[in-house]
Amino acid sequence: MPKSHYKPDSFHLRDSIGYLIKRSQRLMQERIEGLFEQQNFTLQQWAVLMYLRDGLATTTADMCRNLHHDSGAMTRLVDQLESRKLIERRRSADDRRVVELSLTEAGAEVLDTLIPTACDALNSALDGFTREEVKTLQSMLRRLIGRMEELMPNSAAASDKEKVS
Amino acid sequence: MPKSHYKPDSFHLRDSIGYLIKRSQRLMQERIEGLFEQQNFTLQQWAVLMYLRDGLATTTADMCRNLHHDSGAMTRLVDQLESRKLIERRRSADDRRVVELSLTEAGAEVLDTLIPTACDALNSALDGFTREEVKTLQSMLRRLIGRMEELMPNSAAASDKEKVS
DNA sequence: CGGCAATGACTGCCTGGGCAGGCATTATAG
DNA sequence: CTATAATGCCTGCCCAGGCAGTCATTGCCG
Repeated sequence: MPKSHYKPDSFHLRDSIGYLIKRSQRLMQERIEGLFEQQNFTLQQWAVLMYLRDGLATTTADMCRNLHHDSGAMTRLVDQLESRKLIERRRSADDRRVVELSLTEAGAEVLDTLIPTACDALNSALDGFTREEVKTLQSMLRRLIGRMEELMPNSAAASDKEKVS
Repeated sequence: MPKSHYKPDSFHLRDSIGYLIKRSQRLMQERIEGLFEQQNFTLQQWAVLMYLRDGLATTTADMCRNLHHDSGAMTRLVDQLESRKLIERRRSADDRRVVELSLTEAGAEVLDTLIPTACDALNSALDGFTREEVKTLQSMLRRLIGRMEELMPNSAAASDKEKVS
């Protein structure tokens, strides 16, 4: 029996976790994209580059699953990054449906300037937080995400399943 | 001198607060809007109705400031809710530029069904959290929001300023 | 082998937000 | 009072994501 943290009778939007998360997310995004603006990058584009760099995804479909992004939108996003010579598409030899993505040198260089900017933004947002508080916040958000992925059968939760049997 | 919670050398996207918040936000929104889907409501529409009910905003401009929403988008959102007879527009007599918004009875009734649904969604997402943990999470998010509003001169931070002198 | 589902990438269409401009109304300065 | 700025609401345009459908390729099963 889950605790009822929120009750319909005494519910006020501004106390809701959903509202607070939404507001934080929006501010964070505006802030980081604002700092990226000179180089004209969006958070999603940055995420794709990061995932490529770290080998967390190598194909478009991978990227969509791991970043929980629409596949149509991903195609167009990849188009842009490719036309800016930051990544390359290459048809896979093994499975000719698949398009392998890879970071170009230019892409890697761009990341070297983007990452410190993002770190600064995060650190300044977390100014006043102790190490423990940040860890607590991370862990709580992860628990929240875990709970919600359990509750949503469809969308995701398939990210860490390819290691089964 | 703010602590450097994140360092460019050892930065991984999936540990970033920004990433975790974004993921939580998206899951939360999908979940609640999914539950609202039968009645076809979006989070923003719901927020407008809630703010009207609680008297947190009475005009379109108020709503935009408090919800940090685009004014053009707000006009269209209000159009929809009005055409569904959930709210009413009325030109103000004092200031004829202003359009006063008010909740209709139908709007209030809809809220009575929406709020329990949202509470359930929040409670089930927070299943496993103690009261203290929820309070901690709320307070951390508020601190984060506060920090970022300081860092962003433009967008907001004007919400609680009309009580000065 | 032959049929059929599943997968990956892509495309077209729709919707909603961001942004800039317009109009009416009100506030302010001279 | 008049000219100018500021405010509130609205509209048009653009862009990105959500969704459905297409096409090619691969896997599966008889």
